[in-house]
Amino acid sequence: MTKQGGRRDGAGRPKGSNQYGEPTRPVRLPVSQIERVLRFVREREHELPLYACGVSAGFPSPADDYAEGALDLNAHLVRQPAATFFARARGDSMIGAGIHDGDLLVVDRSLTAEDGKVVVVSINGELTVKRMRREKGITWLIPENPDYPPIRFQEQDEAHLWGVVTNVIHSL
Amino acid sequence: MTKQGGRRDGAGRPKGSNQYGEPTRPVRLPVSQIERVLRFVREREHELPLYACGVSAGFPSPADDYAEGALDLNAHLVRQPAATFFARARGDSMIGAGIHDGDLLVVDRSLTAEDGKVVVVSINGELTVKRMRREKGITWLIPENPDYPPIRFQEQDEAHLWGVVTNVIHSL
DNA sequence: TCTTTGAAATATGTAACAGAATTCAAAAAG
DNA sequence: CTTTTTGAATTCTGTTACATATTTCAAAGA
Repeated sequence: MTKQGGRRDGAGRPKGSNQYGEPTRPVRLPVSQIERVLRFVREREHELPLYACGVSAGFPSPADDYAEGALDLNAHLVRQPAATFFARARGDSMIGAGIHDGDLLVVDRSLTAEDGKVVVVSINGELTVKRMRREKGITWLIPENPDYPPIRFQEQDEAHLWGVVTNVIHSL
Repeated sequence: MTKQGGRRDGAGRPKGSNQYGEPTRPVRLPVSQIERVLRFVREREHELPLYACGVSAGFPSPADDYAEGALDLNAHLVRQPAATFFARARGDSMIGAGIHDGDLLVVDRSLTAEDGKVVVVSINGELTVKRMRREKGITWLIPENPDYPPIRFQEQDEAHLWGVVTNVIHSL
């Protein structure tokens, strides 16, 4: 048995051939979270397949490539984590905008409340959801249900604009 | 200066007094993800405040305790990550169930399709959303829009039950 | 009684290490 | 000449080890 190989260029496992394709570093984490974090990082558990209904041809299966790729709900629905909160809708005053009693609203405080946007406002210490309309310098809060009257919005007294609704989550 | 302290019970930093309140262990992670993971673990970035609309008294602010606590969208909407996928709804055949054109559907394949559930089925290689009705041993797929006809569902030929819709996500 | 001080004990970020994995070219086999 | 085997070289990877920081308590000092 004589020498095989020897010092030479290109020998050995290539740099950057790890599972992430980039350098790694040890980080100390709480034991109970390690498994969850590894799934989060390695398998991108939060990214689930997204298919199209009503246009898809063929027979989609998890083995196929996703018709519209993968989706992370948090990343998709929450663009500004620091400025986002959720609100539970009550009543049917916004039924025309597809907001039902008990629906979960995603609200972004960093968006500007333009004309036509659905907004969350607090009036007399109570949170409420309405569509905002600006007309001749006057701002109206309009329910999307003919049973309810529009409200004139003035930043004074106890009225305060709270954020713009970006998504409605309805449970079946 | 003489000796102070000395060997004695109760001295020193207490066990379990770390920021997580439980043991930690080093884990090797890709450098680019470390910051994101630390936020994920330490600050629970995905858990955003949840308020109540229409019933809340007082003036909620991030400083207050959340009216209904904190919510993680993924944990809330995706109970079975391995069995869940998303589908993009097309058309208005389910408008009566609050499903509009372009809405995102959360679909769970691990749930059993009972009578009255909204389901995703593939018929002739196309994904479609309908409400399932079982009647005298016959299974119907019923659109919630009078403009569309019910469909009789038979597991044979090209029909295949794909999952149960648990949530509808509507963008404004 | 209140404040200061230092030893004791654990927390924490990272270097270091041992074993696994991977690659390449020389050697061996066909 | 072509294909297969082999072993050195090199990096990856999970974990241990360690130096430093942090926290606590009781004794000493004011």
